[in-house]
Amino acid sequence: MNVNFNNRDPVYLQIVRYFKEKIAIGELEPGQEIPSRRELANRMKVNPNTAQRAYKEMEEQGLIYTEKNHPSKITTDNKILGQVRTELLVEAVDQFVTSVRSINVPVEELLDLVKEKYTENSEKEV
Amino acid sequence: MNVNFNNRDPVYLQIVRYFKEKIAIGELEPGQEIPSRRELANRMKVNPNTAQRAYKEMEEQGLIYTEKNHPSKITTDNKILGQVRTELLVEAVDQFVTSVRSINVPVEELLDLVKEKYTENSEKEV
DNA sequence: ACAAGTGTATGAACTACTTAATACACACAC
DNA sequence: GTGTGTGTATTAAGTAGTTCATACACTTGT
Repeated sequence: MNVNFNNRDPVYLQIVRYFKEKIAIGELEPGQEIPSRRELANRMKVNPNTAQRAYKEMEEQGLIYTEKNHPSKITTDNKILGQVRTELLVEAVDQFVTSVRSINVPVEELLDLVKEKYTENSEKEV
Repeated sequence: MNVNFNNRDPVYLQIVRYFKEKIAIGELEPGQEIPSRRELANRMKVNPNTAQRAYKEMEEQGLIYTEKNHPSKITTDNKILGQVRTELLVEAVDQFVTSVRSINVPVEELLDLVKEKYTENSEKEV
């Protein structure tokens, strides 16, 4: 439950993102129970309302569901779950391409940069 | 002088970015005069103080210089100018790679996505 | 009954950023 | 000199979004 919050983006969105990543890589499975609002807040050292806000956001996106007086659980809707990875990917690529389009970079140079940066240090982290 | 401001980032930073892009692609040349604070504010429909803030930021970064009572000009320091493109590129790549690392994407899939998105519609825009 | 743990709701407080109103010093054109 | 256009500085107010404090309702275990 380690999250490195940056200062620019709202914390509750960073929490949402954290869960989406876990879902995308299969670390969170359909129907799996996630920490209660208060427990998450404790673990992540954020205000309980911030945790609530994050969960509310996830609920609205259909990522989790909540039964009365029980901690929320990851949705069992495989369609939604499958879309998470794609969504994160497409989002990142779109933003990257958009921000880089205006600089007129040859595509080969771009791909080389990405490849180098992406594979760099990949041994250490395994 | 068309800038599409987004709501998330401060306007003055988006203005700085706009100029950096123009510098990066060589559309703004060393020593070239840029609009006065008030004129820029008019054109971009922002408050003069916001324009001032952007120019101040650029001045601190050494991108522009200002002689008494004259509109600012692009720096003639080729070292700085050359770094702008690299800076924008590295920044974009870093952010992209960081945001995508957590999803465990095979490098080939990633490069394909970027390539496809980047070259898509490239005919229409020429 | 009671305590502890759920989710939920409401309104206030805080923060960063933007906008705004003015003011000042200077230079140049007329 | 007067007017206009530069850059610059100061201070206040407004705004949107986030975070926080607090309270409430419900369930379960004891």
